[in-house]
Amino acid sequence: MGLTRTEIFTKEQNELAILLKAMAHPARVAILQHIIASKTCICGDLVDELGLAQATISQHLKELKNAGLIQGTIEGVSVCYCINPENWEKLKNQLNLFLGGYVASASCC
Amino acid sequence: MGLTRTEIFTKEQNELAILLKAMAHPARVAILQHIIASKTCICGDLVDELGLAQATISQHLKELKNAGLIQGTIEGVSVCYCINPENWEKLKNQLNLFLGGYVASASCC
DNA sequence: ATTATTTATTGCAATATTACGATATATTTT
DNA sequence: AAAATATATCGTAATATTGCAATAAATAAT
Repeated sequence: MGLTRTEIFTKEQNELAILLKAMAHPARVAILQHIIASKTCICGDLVDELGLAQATISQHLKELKNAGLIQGTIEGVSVCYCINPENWEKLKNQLNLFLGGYVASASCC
Repeated sequence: MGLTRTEIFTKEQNELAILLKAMAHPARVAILQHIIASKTCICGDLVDELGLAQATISQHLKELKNAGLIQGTIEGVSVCYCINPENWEKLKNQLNLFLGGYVASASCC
């Protein structure tokens, strides 16, 4: 086999898994942190910042964009990326619901 | 290549990515939700609940356990799983820091 | 128009993940 | 001790991910 059986899970479970997967790589965590830290669009300083090839970073950016976590606009010869505010908020809410659903009680195991 | 170059990222970035990856599958989201919803240990009703083979579920449980998100104790012939309270708290804090680091401002792109 | 600059895409090799049947292990019941 | 029950592990096939060199595409500067 080798392919996730998405059809047996709920839409919510699949969507959350997709968002988590988009962030589940140290390079993509680093990219997001860099975008957040710079507090504005970043235009092409990622290749110098991280130690990965340009093609690799472009690929990671594409995945983040596909997941809707970031957005980019062409700015002359370069492309500027920033967080997608709506989706970031949605993700925060979904994760808060998911993670906050657990309330530590008397340990059972 | 095909293997993540962890050495070029920080310990924090790698650890967060590992935790996110552990959750980044609909089956594992479903397993965690089921454990949380039942509010106590669950002992082997996952195979009936989800539509996956026993071997597959055992594998997913192992990954969640390796990541430290759940813990299990042998209870007679079956094994009971529950959330690992300390690590769950840690994950919540790390994610809040990460996700909360972004504050929506005047959109730039 | 040519050259430089920046990002995207393609192609490919190495590795990882997903799923499951078969089988092993471990405990309880008979 | 043998059978039943529950979980783990092994082996394997199918698919996905990661990384990069090479190349394409698109705009800016000369």
